[in-house]
Order: sequence, then structure tokens, then C-alpha cells
Amino acid sequence: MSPEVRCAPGGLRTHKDAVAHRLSYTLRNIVNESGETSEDVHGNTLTFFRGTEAPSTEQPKHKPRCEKSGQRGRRRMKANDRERHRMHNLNSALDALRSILPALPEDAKLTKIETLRFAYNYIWALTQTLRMSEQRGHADEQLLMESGLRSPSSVSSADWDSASPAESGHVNLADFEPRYSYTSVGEINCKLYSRDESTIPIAFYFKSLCGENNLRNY
DNA sequence: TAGGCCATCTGGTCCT
DNA sequence: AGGACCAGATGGCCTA
Repeated sequence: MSPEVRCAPGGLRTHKDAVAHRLSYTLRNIVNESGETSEDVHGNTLTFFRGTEAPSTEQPKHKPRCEKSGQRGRRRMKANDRERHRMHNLNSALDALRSILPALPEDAKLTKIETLRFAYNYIWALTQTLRMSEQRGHADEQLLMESGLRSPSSVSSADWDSASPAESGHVNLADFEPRYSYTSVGEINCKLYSRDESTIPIAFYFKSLCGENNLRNY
């Protein structure tokens, strides 16, 4: 998927210093620790930590409020360490989620709540895409049946692989690429493009960054 | 300066 | 007993 970004969504913070600050903050919390790695859908390496496997080497950002001597203090420090790593895990998962969402302007980074809302709406949009493409396929199939042309069910698997959507009567999502653009009010416009650059009439907008969900089809 | 976002600390609760 | 999870408190940094 190669999203097309035309302009920045409204309300998104794009100030480079702020982003640099946030990124450096996040990286500071990740790079000095070893942990499990896996790959996201793009093959990017993701790092996940488990409980006590990756003791933090960085200086705590906040000073402890109470003395850490004695068994109680040591338990508390261990608990704090586990909690830190637990939150780092959570942030890694959020970063992984960000990485598979449609690209945003280079210097922008979704906040946690924005990431979750965006993901919710993105899943909704993909579901709509699938549903509408299926409806379109059924409509085309009906037309073909009525006109006496061969039905898609008679198409061999070889034909199926090579047939264009129009020829087969079905719209295969693999033949299309969704592209996204951002409106000035923070909405995302999604359109499906076929490989030959012709677009099919599946388009919708959804607000990605606003508080309430406001999804609609066009 | 107020408000938003974030990381961290902390104590409580639940589970193994 | 110890770990995971959670929510509240706190302080730092940034933007409007």
C-alpha cells in the first residue's frame, strides 16, 4: 500500500521540534534496551520487551518519592521496572499500529488516542471497501447473467487470475490500490485505483483525528 | 500561563 | 510471594 498524501490533516501537530522531542523521548526509552524482536507487515523490525528481561539502563525521569532501602524498597523498584517495561511494550505495539496506518505527513506523529481512533476508523473504511466492492461485483454479475454473457462462475481459475475486474464480473481488491488524501478539516478521503490508473466509484471520507466517529460513504 | 501529551512512580487488586 | 494490570498522581516539555 502506498498512500497518497496531499496535505496535512487539520489539527495535527506538525511542529518539528515537538515531533523531534517526542521521537527522541520514545527512542530514548527503547534503544538502550534489548528485547524480543519480530517483524511488522512491512518487514520492519519491532522490539518487544517482557517483564524482567530488559532492565532499564536509563536514569529515571522522575525521582522516587520514597527511600528505596530495605526489602520493601527493593520490591517497589522491581515493580517500577516491570511497569516501565510494560508501558514500553504498550508503546511498541502502538508504534507497530502506527506503522501500518496510512502514511501521514513526514513530521507528524499521531498521539496515542489519535492512533487508536484512526485505527478504528481505518478498519471501518477497509470493511466498507470490501463490502462495496462485493456489492459492485454482484451487480456486475447480475448484468452479465441478464445479457446472456458467461457468468463469473464459469471462469476457470487460470482465467480468474488473468481476467480484469470488468471481464470477470468481480472486483478483486488485490487488483486495486487504496489511496488516501487529507482534507483541510482533518478528514481522510479514500479512493480505490486500479493498476491502469482508472478509479472505481468507491470513495469515502472519515474523520481520523476528531473525537467522535463521523463515518460516511459517498 | 493554561492545557495537552507523555513517562514514570505508586498502591491496590487479581491471578498463578 | 511475586507478577500483571490498572488508575491516580506527579512533573517535564511543548504549543496556542
